[in-house]
Amino acid sequence: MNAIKKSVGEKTRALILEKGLEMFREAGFEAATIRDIAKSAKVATGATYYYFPSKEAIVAAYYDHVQVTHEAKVRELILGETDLRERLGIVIHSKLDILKDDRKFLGALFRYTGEPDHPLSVFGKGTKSQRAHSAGLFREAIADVEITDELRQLLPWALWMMHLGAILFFIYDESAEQRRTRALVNGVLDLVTQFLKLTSAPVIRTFLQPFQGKMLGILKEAGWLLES
Amino acid sequence: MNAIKKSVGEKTRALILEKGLEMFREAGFEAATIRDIAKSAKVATGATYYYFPSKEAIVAAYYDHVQVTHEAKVRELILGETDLRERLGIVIHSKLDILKDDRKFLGALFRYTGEPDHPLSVFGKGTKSQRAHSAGLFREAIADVEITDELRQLLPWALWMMHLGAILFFIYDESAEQRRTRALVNGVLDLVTQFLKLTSAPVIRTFLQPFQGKMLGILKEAGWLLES
DNA sequence: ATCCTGTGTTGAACACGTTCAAGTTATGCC
DNA sequence: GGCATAACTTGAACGTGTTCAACACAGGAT
Repeated sequence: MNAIKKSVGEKTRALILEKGLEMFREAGFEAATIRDIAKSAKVATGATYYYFPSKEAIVAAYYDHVQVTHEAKVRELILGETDLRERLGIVIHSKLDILKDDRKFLGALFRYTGEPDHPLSVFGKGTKSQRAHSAGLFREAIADVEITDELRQLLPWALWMMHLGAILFFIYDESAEQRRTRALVNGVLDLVTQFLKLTSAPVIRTFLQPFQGKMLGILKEAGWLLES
Repeated sequence: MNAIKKSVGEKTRALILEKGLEMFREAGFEAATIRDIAKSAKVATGATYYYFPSKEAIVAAYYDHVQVTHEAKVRELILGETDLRERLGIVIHSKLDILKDDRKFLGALFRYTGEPDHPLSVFGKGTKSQRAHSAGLFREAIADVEITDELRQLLPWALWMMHLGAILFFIYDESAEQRRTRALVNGVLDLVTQFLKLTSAPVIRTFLQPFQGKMLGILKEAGWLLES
């Protein structure tokens, strides 16, 4: 058998990641210290920095894993589902399902939102490929729907933004099981799909034309829409 | 003359604020240390914490001042302007005018976006009154336009969100004089005002009705729309 | 067997934001 | 003026994330 052998380093990394998340879940991101995590993983304090460039990077690594899990889940659930509204619901709700027990430390991902040059900035260059990847799921979800070229370029980005907003709202949501977030998502998705149906009407299309063009131009200029 | 006398403390506070911003502007938020700022203001290191609960709070105090300035500017410019598109443009662009030289440290305001309980969280309870105040400017800007009650409640919040997005985009915008942000804002405002004109048509109104109601319900539940 | 190189690992040291007990100064009251 | 209290100021100390020179060790080349 071709069993995959983890190198020593990979095992240590995985251990630090695991123990780190464990402590973040228990105590929250701030309260769990690097020293605690290292101790819990039975390595020296500095070892963490051989594998992760910062404390937040541990959460980022977690989120990378979330993305992989999410993609697999979406591919599984979306198979054979042809209704647009359902497909979009699957993408967003399955993401929230994955994140649901980790709202406590998820906020750390937003820490560098306002710092364009930080490697972990949500909108920065360092996370561009992950954004593209995530938007790709939405691109696939709308693949079969008939819309203008402009919308086909804009929508994945817009939906990704919405999904980001949903995650934020999710973090703040104190309602039981975060039902409010689910309802909000459903409401917005209803609107979006109904709106998309309307765009088949020429009146609406000409109404939106100049706006779409302008938005596309600006976002492309700004390097937002070059996703593969 | 009834000259306003600043107490000793108020002068120190003002000095720390002034020197702090000076250093943030020069070096950026991270690079400027509390020790540097204190030294520059000729006080002890700890003095800062008598006036500001944290380093970020200095930026927050700056932003409070920005809000005051902004409100004054808007009241001045909006007088006699009856066109909705123009009024909205005034509100957002004058804000960007005020912020334009401070993009370097403005990002600090977004540091706690993902932490609901932090006093400086953008969406948290600690900043609720400021959100309400800021949204109030938009409420006034749309005061004379004829729209449904639901829209009148939703719009100030939606516009405030847009304006927040504009500030974020502004921070990331590397184009000369941040022209991209200005163009984006103009494009979105064009769309919004044209859309609002459309809502006078009954077709559109019935289309949006259920969505508006749902949104209002969720946002009110979540404590977002209780603004004075 | 010995050396060499790359991969891991260590823990002390650093700089930073923040706290706080101890002081000092201003202010209102008699 | 003298006193009491509140307002303000100090700087050492704490805990934190992070860095780094030094060390350990595997395993391939000679």
